[in-house]
Amino acid sequence: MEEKDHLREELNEKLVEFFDRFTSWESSVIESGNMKISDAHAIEILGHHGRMNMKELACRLGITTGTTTMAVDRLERGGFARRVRAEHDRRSYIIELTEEGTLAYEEHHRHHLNLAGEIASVLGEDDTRTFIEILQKINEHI
Amino acid sequence: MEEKDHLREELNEKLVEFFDRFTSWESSVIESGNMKISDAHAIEILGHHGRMNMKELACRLGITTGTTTMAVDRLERGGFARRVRAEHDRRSYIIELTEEGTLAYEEHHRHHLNLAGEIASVLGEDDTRTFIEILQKINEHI
DNA sequence: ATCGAATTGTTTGATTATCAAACTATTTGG
DNA sequence: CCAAATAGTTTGATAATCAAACAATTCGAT
Repeated sequence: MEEKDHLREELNEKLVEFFDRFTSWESSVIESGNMKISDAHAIEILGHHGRMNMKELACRLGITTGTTTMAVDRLERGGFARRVRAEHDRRSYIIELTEEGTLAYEEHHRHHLNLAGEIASVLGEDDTRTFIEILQKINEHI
Repeated sequence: MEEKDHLREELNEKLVEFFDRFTSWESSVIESGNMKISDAHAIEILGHHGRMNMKELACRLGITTGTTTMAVDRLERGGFARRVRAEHDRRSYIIELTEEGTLAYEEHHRHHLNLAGEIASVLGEDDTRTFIEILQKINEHI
């Protein structure tokens, strides 16, 4: 049982360090573009999951709808996104990326793929596949 | 080469999802205590790496020293940390956790170990070891 | 069909986090 | 010994956030 505790400690240690490194990598990538972190996060979500209404965007961003209103105002002012009235519910808006917003998303996505590529080349093909399977299992259960 | 691209895409996909889940797990743990995220982050760093001066803390938090001054003021007011004059440099303060701060850190650390334990039990012992090795390799190279 | 309750998004008012730049006190190096 | 560098604080401005009140619309029970 002491053995299991040790494994747990070690896993936590590596996870926290990994998380820290990933976080600061993400910040530096975003700041190297001329984009604020919060805007970049919204663009990332819209690019990844596609158009959605304010409520869903707020939920995915983990902020209130009020704050999301401000964020989307900013994105519209910057030319990255637009509000479109929802067809079947006139209370609701669908937020979608403009062409410029899509370009910004693709630029960001390229950075992500570069990182993934670097990781894959460090691990080699077999370990990369194993890593993907492990992450998949964790994502399903956590 | 198309094969490699696909692997990269898949790895990125899983990494981003994992990162998202870990982030919202962390937020919910912190908010379940009555702690602000930024304070919790400082306490985590002080608990993990031990006492350090303002500059190092600022650097590890990824914020300016000015902002760190405010953060440490808050921690002192809340009874979680204290400033101690550095022995050999009277410009400098060493920031350390109080007993209450240490308890808060240990509480947070327990949550982390629980998550690590959950992950370990989902993966089983062999995959957990593999996962740790992989994370280790990535942390060394990224 | 209608009306009260629920839902969607916005506004408002307050608070907090943040930065850059100016500042103070101290140390360091030539 | 003094100029430059360094550690931390203060200041003034801005951005991000929340909770609560609000308006417009939809839903559901009767």
